[in-house]
Amino acid sequence: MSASSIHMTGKLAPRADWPAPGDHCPIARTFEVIGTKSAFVILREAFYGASRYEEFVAHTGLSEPAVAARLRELSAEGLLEKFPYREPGQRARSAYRLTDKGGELLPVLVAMMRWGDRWLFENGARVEVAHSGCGSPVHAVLQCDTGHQVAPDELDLVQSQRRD
Amino acid sequence: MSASSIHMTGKLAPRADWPAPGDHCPIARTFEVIGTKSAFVILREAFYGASRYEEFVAHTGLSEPAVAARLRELSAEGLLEKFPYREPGQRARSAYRLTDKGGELLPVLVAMMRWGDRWLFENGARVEVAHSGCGSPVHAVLQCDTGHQVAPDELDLVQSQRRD
DNA sequence: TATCTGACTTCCGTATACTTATGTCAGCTA
DNA sequence: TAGCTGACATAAGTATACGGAAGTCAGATA
Repeated sequence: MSASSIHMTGKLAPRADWPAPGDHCPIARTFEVIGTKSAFVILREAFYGASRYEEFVAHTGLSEPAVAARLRELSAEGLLEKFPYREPGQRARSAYRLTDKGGELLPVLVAMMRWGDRWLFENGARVEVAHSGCGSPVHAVLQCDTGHQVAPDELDLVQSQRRD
Repeated sequence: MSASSIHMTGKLAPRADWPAPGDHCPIARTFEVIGTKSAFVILREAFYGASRYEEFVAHTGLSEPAVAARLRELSAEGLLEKFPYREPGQRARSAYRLTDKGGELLPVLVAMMRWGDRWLFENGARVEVAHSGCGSPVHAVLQCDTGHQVAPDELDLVQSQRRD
């Protein structure tokens, strides 16, 4: 019914004059980094606390080559970092944990989780994300630096000036 | 450095006992609906205000078959809806606009936009999203229903009871 | 009636994200 | 030193997401 749209400000050049979409759109660039299903479910498990190769394989349902390829790529991109661990009587092996760069994707995953719960399941949420402090459900909301809650129709797009 | 992880509560069964990941994970299900690059850029343009087929083709850089297929699929999924329009001296044609279901994906796209701006570009943000009320930058933050700002380490995962 | 145009569709060909099956390799244990 | 185990790598086949080129089709105009 209602169409949420991003309003353009007067500072903004007409949409047709924007630079080439592919290179300069941060959404498209983000998708190039994490735009596979395997990357999403591996990041999901990393947020759930998985760190070892076999955990990712067991919890994601992905094949071993897919997990290995994604762990390698996500580490190369700096979303995950390897660290050594050693179980008693075993040799040292390496595990993976989220970096700051990877950890800051949490709002993306929570927003997708809440949207999927709301719109793709019939009987309400399967997995609730709750605030550990008070137990209330958590969702991703839009907020500005001043602290205002931002409605979908209160968004302006401004193109920042660069020197390149 | 820091690993943001979702803590599990005592109510939660061990991760290994969870139902099959693919069917019940809302993130994976969401990805099945919008998990292509073309879907993301088409939704992006829909939020920017595009409504007509030729606008989507021109602004996304996608091929015509890709745009047509995605518009059809996103309409079938209920993220977009067709509506007629007519330019003077032309016959009636149909355009597309976001439904409520589609519009509620805005936090996902804003979160991806901000993450990409922060981590994938060298000289800061290319495209700023600002609050039309005060001009401050907007980002997606985690908040609980009680109104608390939720830090990454203050998240609990609870599996809701269902009867299916 | 013939032409034009916007909105698609159809038909290829290609790239890549997956799968399964199998091989490899380090290093701890027996 | 021989075997075992966890963490991968390699090979081959399948599915699908694209792009390019060309065709279709409704309906307004000439």
